[in-house]
Amino acid sequence: MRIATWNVNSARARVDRLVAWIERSNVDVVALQETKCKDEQFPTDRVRALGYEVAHHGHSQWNGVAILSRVGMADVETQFPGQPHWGDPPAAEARAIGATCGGVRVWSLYVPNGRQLGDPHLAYKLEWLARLRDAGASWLAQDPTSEVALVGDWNIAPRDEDVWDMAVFANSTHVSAPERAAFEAIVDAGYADVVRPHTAGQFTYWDYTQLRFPRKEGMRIDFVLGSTALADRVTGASIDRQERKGKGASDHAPVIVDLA
DNA sequence: ATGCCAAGTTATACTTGA
Repeated sequence: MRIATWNVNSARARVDRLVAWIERSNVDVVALQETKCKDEQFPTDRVRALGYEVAHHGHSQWNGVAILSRVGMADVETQFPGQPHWGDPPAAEARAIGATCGGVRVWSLYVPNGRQLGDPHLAYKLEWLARLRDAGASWLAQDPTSEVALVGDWNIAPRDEDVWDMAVFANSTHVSAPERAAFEAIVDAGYADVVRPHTAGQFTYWDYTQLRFPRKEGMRIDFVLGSTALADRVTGASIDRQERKGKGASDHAPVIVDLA
């Protein structure tokens, strides 16, 4: 089975590239982030025509997450237990969707950006990650053998090597100690990064500005974290930087994991 | 060996993004 995660940066603007990418990638489950649309605006028919079931969760032009599956789609949830609220009035944003696909509990996650050090959005981000850790720990406490995949855009570069130049990120979010600690807490709760061992030195995101992609100045911020039972099934992983090329690309590349 | 920022709104400036 092949699972992928991709911050598509608008499902509507990218629909032709999304369809073409699915057609050539032989993926069974696709987790999308930043679909930037409401449920009724998602190109559900285009995806169904490819043989995939669709679960989408979007409230507005912001955020938006989805799971596409050709190996079943059961028990869809549109927030994780304890997911923090944001906004006025405070509400759970469309940043998480879970579904069981081919026996794997898949969560498509779009972690809050954090904006800048000291910004309330960073406190929200850290709280969001802490509650995700608690939820993830509780799932494994209930069943340590369950196959759970926490995938998506984590908006964290956990290691210095995950950005092209740490000096550029001095006093920035994404690399701060609290964010990295929040990420490691989820790893410590029983979720391993199953992609890094197969993709050393590679990035998953390149800013649209300043020729970041051709200059190979990117970040690794998109991850597939797998429970032990899931990690034990992983036979390989890749980052599809080809998809970052050309006109109309998302600023993120798809991340792919193969399971035995 | 890729191409000089992009997407959305009720717009023609602004927010968000990382």
